[in-house]
Amino acid sequence: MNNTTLKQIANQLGISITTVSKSLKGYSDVSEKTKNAVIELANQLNYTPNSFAVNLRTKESKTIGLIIPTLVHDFFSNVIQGILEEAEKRDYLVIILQSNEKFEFEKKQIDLLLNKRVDGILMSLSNETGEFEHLKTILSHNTPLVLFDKIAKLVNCSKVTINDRKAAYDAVSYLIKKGYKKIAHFRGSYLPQNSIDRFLGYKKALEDNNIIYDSSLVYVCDNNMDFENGYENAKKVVNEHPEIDAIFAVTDLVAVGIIKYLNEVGIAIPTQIAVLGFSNWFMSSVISPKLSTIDQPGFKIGRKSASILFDEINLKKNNLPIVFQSIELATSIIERQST
Amino acid sequence: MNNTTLKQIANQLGISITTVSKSLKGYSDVSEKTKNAVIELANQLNYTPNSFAVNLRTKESKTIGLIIPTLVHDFFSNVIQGILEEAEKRDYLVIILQSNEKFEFEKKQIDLLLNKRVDGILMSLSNETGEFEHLKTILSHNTPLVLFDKIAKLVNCSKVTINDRKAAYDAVSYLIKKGYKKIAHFRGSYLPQNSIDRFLGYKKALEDNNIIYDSSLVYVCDNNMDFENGYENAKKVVNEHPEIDAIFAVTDLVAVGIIKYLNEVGIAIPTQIAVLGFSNWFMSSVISPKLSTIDQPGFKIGRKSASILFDEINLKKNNLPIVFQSIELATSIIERQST
DNA sequence: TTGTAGGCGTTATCAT
DNA sequence: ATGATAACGCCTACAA
Repeated sequence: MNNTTLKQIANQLGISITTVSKSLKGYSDVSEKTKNAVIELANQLNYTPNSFAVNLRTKESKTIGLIIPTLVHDFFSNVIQGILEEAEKRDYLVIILQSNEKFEFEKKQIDLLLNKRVDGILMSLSNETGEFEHLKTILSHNTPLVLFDKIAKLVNCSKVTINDRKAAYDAVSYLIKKGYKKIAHFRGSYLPQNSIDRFLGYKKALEDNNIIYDSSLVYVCDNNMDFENGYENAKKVVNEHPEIDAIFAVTDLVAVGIIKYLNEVGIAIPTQIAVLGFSNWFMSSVISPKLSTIDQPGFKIGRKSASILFDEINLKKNNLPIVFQSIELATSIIERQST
Repeated sequence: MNNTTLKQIANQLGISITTVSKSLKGYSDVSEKTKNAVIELANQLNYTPNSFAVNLRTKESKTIGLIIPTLVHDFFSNVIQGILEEAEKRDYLVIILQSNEKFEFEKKQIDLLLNKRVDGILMSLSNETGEFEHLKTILSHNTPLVLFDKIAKLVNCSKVTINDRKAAYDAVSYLIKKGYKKIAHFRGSYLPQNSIDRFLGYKKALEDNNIIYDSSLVYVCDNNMDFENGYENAKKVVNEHPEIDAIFAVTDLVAVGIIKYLNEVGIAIPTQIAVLGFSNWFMSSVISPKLSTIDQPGFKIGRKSASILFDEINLKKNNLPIVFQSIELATSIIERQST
């Protein structure tokens, strides 16, 4: 039991709580002698400040909240690692919550964090999220908020993303340059900004290369952009459009599903159909054929988001004005065997 | 800003804080009229109790801590999901920390959680952890502790694991039954209980089947049992022991490394060398050949660990005696293409 | 039925 | 150099 309090130390030493507190916090107006006595006894009793009391006094929790769609996810795990690393540096703790891609959960998790009075919130939106009142609630509580990856463009806060549109544009341009002409796109669901942007990048790349955009070559992966989606849509596209020679997938997990299907039915990758993923999950480098993909720097996104959030928390604490940032981190094409 | 306090409500209504508090908590000794007035105003002002004050008063944080070796990890992500699900049910929040497989970090993270005064701690030990004073610190703080997966047998607390020794025994017996005779084992590092137990299961299965145990067929994966380890050790074993016909890997990630190497050098799986993994990571079902493995129920382990922890937290709160449990969850062999 | 008073443990202000 | 006092916001004996 470590329930030593300032009071106990004060009593044992026959001095006031105030003096004990000052000694421990290195105030100058305490004599060396008392200070040392206090520090020694504190160490001996293994004193640590009661964080509940400190929170109440200082009105900060030294804790931030993180809401992500799902944890079992290569990209988000990497984001979290980046966040934890930054938090650790600053002696902050991180409470992690999942929205499970549900708008209702997302709202609930926000309430939990707000009630807990975390000092700031990091979020990537769920696929269902199409309105943003709940985010404005955060801002109205005056709690710093940083959005990353799946963001709301219209909400007034800092954001960290990649340039999804450009990344997709480059990706599809790369396919075209390699000679692929009939390129299907397996897109994400309709709401998330990043799936919209990747789709727009795809479309623009086709147009800029004089390939007529054909909406029937676009398949939607609306079940969390997962493996099954890729598998099932691959089956469909092969039936409906045997003429395609490449598929650009919204994310690696979908691409892995595609590859699995193509492998099963004996369609050669990339000679018959090329597959290009997005995100560079670890798994992509160990499947056969190894997946070509776009590197999306999850760890860096996490670090940057957290670092901006902590800056804003500090600015707020010092009553300084906050200037919101919109950061876009660089991506690159990773060419492997599937293209 | 949502800084409504009991005091403000009391002032606006011209009554005492006590009465407001009682009304909101449904005490019987408040007149219907005042109670309703209070509740109405509270809703209107969007009152929520200040959790800092509640924590200080009640001495509980409604928060638990979780320390795992690493987050970017199929098994641990699944564990976390199980934990979050149980926590959510009980309105508990979860602070997640990584040890990065370092003993020093593990100690530090424990201190952080203890200082934060979490109501309980869930842990899976790092590969470096060979002494357990830091765990006893937790217990001496009277903070409930549940260990899972990588546990310390000698520490007096509840534990949730699989029966690693039996699972490995069954796994190797299965290989033998399929006709494999020269079976190498890529084991984990020397300290973690589960890597010891898997090794012992391997050895026992050989002996029970009249295969002489050959220590030179055991390779250690001491770099976090990762992909590279599997790859490098596969290279070694093929050189040093070309006669082997199967490899039993301590975990899927290692197995995936093995498969990658064997594929690269054109060794046929399973006809020349069979590969059996452990843990059933998602990835294992999508690589080629699909990996045979042992299913280790991460989600269930997380749920069970959390549920035991919450039970202990409640018992402690009610000053009831706690009986520590040691739970072993069932595993099963998943036969795919690599064996 | 309502309110007073004290305490949870820390910190900050203001006297001494 | 030291300490008394109040305050953070909530809860709960114990009056009234």
